Amino acid sequence: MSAFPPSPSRVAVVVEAPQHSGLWGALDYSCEQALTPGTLVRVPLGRRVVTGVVWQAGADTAEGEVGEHELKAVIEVLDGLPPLPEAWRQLVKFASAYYHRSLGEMALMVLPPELRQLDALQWGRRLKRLDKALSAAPAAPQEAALPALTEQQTQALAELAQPGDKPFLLWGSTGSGKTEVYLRQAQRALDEGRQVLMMVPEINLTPQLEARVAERFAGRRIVSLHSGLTPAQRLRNWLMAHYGHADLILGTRLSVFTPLPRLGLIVVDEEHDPSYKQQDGARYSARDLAVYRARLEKVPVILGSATPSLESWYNALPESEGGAGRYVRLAMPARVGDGDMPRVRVLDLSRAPKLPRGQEPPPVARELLAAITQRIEQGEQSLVLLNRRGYAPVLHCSDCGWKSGCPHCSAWRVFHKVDRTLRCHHCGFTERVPRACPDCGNTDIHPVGRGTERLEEQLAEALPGARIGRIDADVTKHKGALEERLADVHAGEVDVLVGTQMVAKGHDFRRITLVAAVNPDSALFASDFRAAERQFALLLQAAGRAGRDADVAGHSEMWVQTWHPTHPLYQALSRYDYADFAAQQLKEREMAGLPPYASLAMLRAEAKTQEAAVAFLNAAVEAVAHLAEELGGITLYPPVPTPVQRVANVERAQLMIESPLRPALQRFLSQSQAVWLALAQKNRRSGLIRWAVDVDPLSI
DNA sequence: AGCACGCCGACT
DNA sequence: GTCGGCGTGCTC
Repeated sequence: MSAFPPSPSRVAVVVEAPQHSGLWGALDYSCEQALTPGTLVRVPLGRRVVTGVVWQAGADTAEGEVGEHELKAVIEVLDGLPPLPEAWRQLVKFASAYYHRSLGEMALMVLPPELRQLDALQWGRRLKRLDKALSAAPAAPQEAALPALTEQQTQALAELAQPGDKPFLLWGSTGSGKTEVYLRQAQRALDEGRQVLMMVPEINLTPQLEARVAERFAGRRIVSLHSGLTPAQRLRNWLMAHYGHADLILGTRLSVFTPLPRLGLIVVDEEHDPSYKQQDGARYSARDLAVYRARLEKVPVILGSATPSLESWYNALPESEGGAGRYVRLAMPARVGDGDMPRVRVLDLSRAPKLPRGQEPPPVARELLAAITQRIEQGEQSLVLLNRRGYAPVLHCSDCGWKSGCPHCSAWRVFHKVDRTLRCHHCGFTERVPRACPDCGNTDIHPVGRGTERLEEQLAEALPGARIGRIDADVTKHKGALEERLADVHAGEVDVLVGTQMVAKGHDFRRITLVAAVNPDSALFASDFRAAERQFALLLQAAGRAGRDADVAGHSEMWVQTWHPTHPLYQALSRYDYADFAAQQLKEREMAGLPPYASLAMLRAEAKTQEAAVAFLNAAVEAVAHLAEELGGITLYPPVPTPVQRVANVERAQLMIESPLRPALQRFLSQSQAVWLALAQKNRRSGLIRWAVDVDPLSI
């Protein structure tokens, strides 16, 4: 519509230029042919040739200060790939602006890595080889037997069918049948010839959903997208989605950026899960971007959880109840089948008999041990949760006070008895455990505290004859080990399963009738304001692991071993009252001026010394203080060391930026970015290594 | 980030 | 005399 049609000789291309480069937007190149926006091209950048995305045909010369004669030419075009759609570019643009990363980094980061590396020749060959897979027979849907719906599911589906543009929060307790609602809604979209994007936090932990989707939609083309795929598989599946051939895309957070020409529905399962937030580079929230994308492409989005994030909960609370009223809440409180969640037993540790001085308390209290014994006698299984892997978090010399610190990090190295090592869980530094104290030679060095390895050992001692199993990240490092261990549990070859939180997520155990959290108190007084929220979600999810079969569900129990039995978190948990817990938390957040009542960003810095990191942050505050003043309502907190101050010999510090209004915070960050960039370049000599803004940080 | 250029120490 | 250390600077 422009009076001056864009010149075909000039084209704006985004390339992978990182944050520190100062290249924010697209770069101008000359090109003989007119290129459609979204086309992939190879362009020269400095002395390299890189892949870029055509952003605009005919650039606006106003921004590009480079004169026409200086333009370099586009080298080649990756033909045969349909241009990335307008909606994709808008999503990338929004993410780039909101999370304050360069357009090029954002755009190229979310493409399959293979695609970024190929030149036109390799690309042509690759396409030819993929041709067969990509032109496979069209979907041939088969009729699947549908389970009967509960009244609540019917009700939820009726509301989902209502016209409207608000996101849905499907709040359903474990076993209430959230998945069935997703599947029915997906069916509707598929019947209309649309594609469905279903997101899960971690694909390895949700093979059950994958199996269920495959079973229900037999004959439909289903692809998965996650980092566990080989580069070739990832490229193929992404192309299937982009070409519109795949009907159902099941993926982790990175799949939110998949171009989908026929998108008809987005589902975000376990929307509260922290895995949806990318924790390095461009720190985006795939859940929040899913909501944005749904609005952009005018398709419904369902966020599902038994324990929603407080942000989503607040958004789904009607204004009459003090919420934002932005989402539609669909509640499905009951459990399918027998309908009972396990009875919660809060075990008061302060009432346990006093121990002689210096004696370590037993891993599980007498009553709990008795309960587990009883389960074993009945041929039932128990799950004991402890969120700390290894044998003991630290070794200690009683003579000279030496502790097993990491030489590279401000953290203790964890004692792993299995392979007799001391391992740093932050940087990976591993050594054989010393026979004697490295400082004084004393041979009496002993473990302090308890991890899953030691819990396994102590339970074996306390329960002679019982078969104890363990599942944590150490056990499942080897491929297939997780499946093997799970199979053992399902086959009834384990009486008591010890595990970290990874066991609480996504696996159904038919014969487990007792779940126990043996050290849940640590989260109650953590400095991170989200600790309680995460712990409640974890405990509730863990409770959901206990016997879901009708014949055992009636006497299932969830034990919580605590020194603070009257803590409101446990009180709410005993009643499975998420709404009450959320109300408590929201009240605290409102008084403290924390999300969802305020927007946060974190400015993080890494440097050779803590002084350098803090000095940069102090300078950063000073340099933008006037901006904060002008915009108003922006609070900059003093820089502080991060909870683990040094990792792999890099010192880290951060400062919190808070504003009651999101747009004000966004404006402030946008304007500050250039100032901080210049400052960082000036500070390079002083030992600053990296810096970054984290918008909507999960942990503080 | 890459990948240059650029100016000072131990080696064929 | 060169190979190469990483400080500094640029990429349409």
